[in-house]
Parts: sequence; C-alpha cells; structure tokens
Amino acid sequence: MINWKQEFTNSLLPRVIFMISEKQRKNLFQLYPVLPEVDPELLTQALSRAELVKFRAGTPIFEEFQPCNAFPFILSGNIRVYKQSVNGRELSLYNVTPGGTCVVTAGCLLGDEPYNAFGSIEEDSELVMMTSTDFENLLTSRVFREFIFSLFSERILGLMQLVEEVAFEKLDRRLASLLLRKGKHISISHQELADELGTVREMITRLLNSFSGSGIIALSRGQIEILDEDALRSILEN
Amino acid sequence: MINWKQEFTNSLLPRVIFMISEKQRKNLFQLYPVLPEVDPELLTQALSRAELVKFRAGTPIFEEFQPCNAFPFILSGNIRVYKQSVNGRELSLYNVTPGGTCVVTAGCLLGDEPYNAFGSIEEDSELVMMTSTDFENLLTSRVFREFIFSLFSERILGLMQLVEEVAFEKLDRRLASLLLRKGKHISISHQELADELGTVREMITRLLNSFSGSGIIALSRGQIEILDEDALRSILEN
DNA sequence: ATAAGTCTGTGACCCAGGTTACAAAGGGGA
DNA sequence: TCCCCTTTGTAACCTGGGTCACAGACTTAT
Repeated sequence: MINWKQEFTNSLLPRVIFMISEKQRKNLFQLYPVLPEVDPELLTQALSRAELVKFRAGTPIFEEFQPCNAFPFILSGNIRVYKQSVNGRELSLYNVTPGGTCVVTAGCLLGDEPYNAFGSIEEDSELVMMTSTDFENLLTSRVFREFIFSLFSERILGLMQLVEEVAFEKLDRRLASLLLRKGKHISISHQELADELGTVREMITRLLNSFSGSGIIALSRGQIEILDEDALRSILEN
Repeated sequence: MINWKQEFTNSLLPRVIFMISEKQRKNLFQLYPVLPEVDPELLTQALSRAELVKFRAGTPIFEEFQPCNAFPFILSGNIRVYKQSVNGRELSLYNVTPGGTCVVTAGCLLGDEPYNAFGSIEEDSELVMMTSTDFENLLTSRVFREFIFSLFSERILGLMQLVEEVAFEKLDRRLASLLLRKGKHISISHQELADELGTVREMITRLLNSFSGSGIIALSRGQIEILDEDALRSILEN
C-alpha cells in the first residue's frame, strides 16, 4: 500500500485521508493542466492509488534526512520548505502553492536521496499524494516531464538568487523586499518573518520599528500595514 | 549560423574555434554516454552544427543578465559559475566539469530567461558548443532528458546546501570544509579562496594563519599543504 | 639587476547582527 | 474577570567578519 503513511507516523497527524471525489479531480486537472494530457492509462493508474489528504496549518510533513517516498500535488493551501540551523534559526527556501510542485521531493525521488530540508504546511491544505513509483511512471510521459522540467529550472534560478541575497544583502533590504512581496496588509508575527529570512525575532522587531519610526509602515499585534510603498522600495536601492 | 558568437563579442576572446575531430567526438561520447543513445538523426544534426572551442583559463564566458543562446559540453577543463556583489565580492555557486553540464544555461534556455550568474573558465578548457535549438531538439529524446533531469536535481540539492552554509555556518568551518574538498596539496591564492566563499582576502589570510599557527596546515606563496587532516575535520564538528 | 606586478601579513577600526535577559502588552479561554 | 500564553519592545553587550591602510616578500618581464 501507500508507503508515505510511514513517513508521517511520527508527526502529530492533524490530517485526514479521503478518497478523491469527482469534483476534486476536476480541481486537480484545472490546477495541473498537464495531467489530463498524459497517457490516460498511466494517469488513471496513478490516481487510483493516490489519496487526498487534508493537513492543518503547522503540520510538519517532511524532515531533513528522512527518506522521501510520496509526491504531493497541491489543491489548496501552501507548503513551506525551509532549512534549520543548529541554534534553531530557520530560513525559507521556497513555498509550494497550488499548481506548483515540491522540487526537493522530486529531486530526492529522482536521485533516490533523503530529504535535505524541512517541509511544513503553512495554511490548511489539501494535497493529492501520489506514490513515488506512480510519479516516476508519469515521468515517462513527455508533457509531464516537460512540466517538471520547467519547475526545476525556475527553482534553480530562484535558489541561485536566494544564495546571492543571503550572502550579499543586508537585512533591512531583505526585509523590505519581503514586505513588498507580501502586499499592503500583512498578517504575520515578527517571529515568522525572522524564520523566513534566517534571522532572529529581535532583529525583525528592531527593523520594523525603525521603518515604523520613519512612517513607512504601521504596526499592530500580528499586523503590518504598508503606508509608504515608495519609501520601502527606495530602501532596496539603498 | 551559430549565434553564441555574438555572446562573446565583448570578451577578450582568448579562444580558438575548431572543427570536431573524430577523436574528440569519441572523447565526447565517452564523457557523455547519453549522447550515442539519442536518436542518431538528431545527434548528427546537432553535432554538425556544433563547434569545438578552446578557452584559456580566466576567460569570462557569460555574464549576469546576458541572453543565453548556446549550450556547452565540457571535454576538458572546468567552468566556474558564480555570483558577484556590488562591492566586488564573489561567491561560487558550482563548477562544471567534464561529463557535467551548466544547469544555469539549461535553465535559462528552457525558461527563455537571461543568465542570472557569471561563468568563467577556471582551467584551460575544450568545450563543444551546441546551438540552443539543437539542445532543445535533443531534449525530445528520452534518455537525454533523463540525463539533464538528474543533473538538475543534483544541482538543486547542492544549491539548497549552499544556502544553508552561507546562512548558518561560520567562516572557519566553511573554509575548513573547502580545504578538505580540495585535497592535501592545494595550489591556490587567498583571493581565490575568498572568491569561492563569498568573503574577502584578509579574512582568508587570517584564518589560514590561525590554522597554520596550530600546525594544521603549512603555507607558502600560492600553496597550502594540509598537515593534520583530522584537526581540520574536527573544526567542522566545532 | 631593476622595476613592476602579484601575493601575503597585519593591526586598528567599525558595524551589522546575534545573544541575553528582561518587561510589558494584547487576547483568548475558563 | 482572572490567568496564561503569545507577541512585542528594548537595552546592554558581544563577536564575526568586513574595511582601510599599510608593508614586505616573491615573481616575472625588461
């Protein structure tokens, strides 16, 4: 049977498994238009063995060094893939959203290596979990392979960018650019921002207060409101 | 004709173009055993339009933001792919060696995006430069696609590792691990080590001197000799 | 041999950002 | 309302590592 069940045995299991309904199947095909294009035989095989799983926000779904044996498609919600340091700091590598895929998982499956990062559910999510063998079978289909390819190359470019930022950019600029990406009304705690950038809470508090002191943002518990987007952008130019 | 010529017009051009000899063709097939497995028609097409180019060490071969329109196979030598900061610091992302490929190039070709890093020849190199259209044609072949796939996933894992190191590891550990990877007798300048790690020359000099002070390494101009590999390894455990 | 370029050594200094150790809000549940 | 938990504020302090400004030592070309 599906072996990713083992994979989650030590997690707190705030998840429920369902059969894939007709409606969800349609949803899946809308989000992943490649799927209906692959060999129908392969697809029905794969989907018959796949399961719909609902996860609650905060659930860890994989850990570094863990073997990797299922491949997720995201119907709704959001997976955060991140690294952890020995002193407990975290740093986001990327997020997987509906229509996207988790490239670490794909990479690990293809290379038959354990995960080298952590993954956890950021917002309540519905995932279609496919067995690793079915995933590899799908890869024999040309369109599917091309789909995975494009996500891979996108991710490689993104990771290269991230390396550059972490190595060369100061924290205020990185924070400013993160805020800009998140829109004008942001619901997030300082700790979560720190975990995204690989720093500590105090630094974020300090920087946010300095931004707020210059009237660039307004702060309240769990909320950030961007007042002066241009000023924020000008920090990027420095 | 081959449009990568334009690509190099602003470089200093320490390169010479040759036809691909029978011997080099054999060499290429040995290093890239996938090639003889692809559809022979595609292959001969692609190779007939490809050219052998010899580059001298130090030659820049692509730059950030430059469009990307040729795909290299490495017969000998070594390409360094790196990022540059505004203040001139550098940081190596990865090296391409014979049998490997330049994933940025592949990624940029596939995503039709400009380069987001720099590439330069580290040791005198012989490359077989394939046109971008021929490269994309080759990708219609299953074995070739799988080959590129495995290199992609390898590189993704490598980049994730690099992000972690840059974000969380101290410089002495990163330097120690770099030295260990380079073998017991290393010919390199302090500046080159700095460029690999994304730091400055002075830091490397200091750290190397502290290592040498504890008898772990012996230093001379352009040379580092590892005397006590175990001690170096124990720095990694810290 | 001389000059010019490249590499290495070094010390003083500075600063971003991480650490520690609190205090004080704010908010939700009992 | 009270209690507890989460989030935020903040000040003092420390340190890794980048900057500046040199001075020698080695190498190579002329």
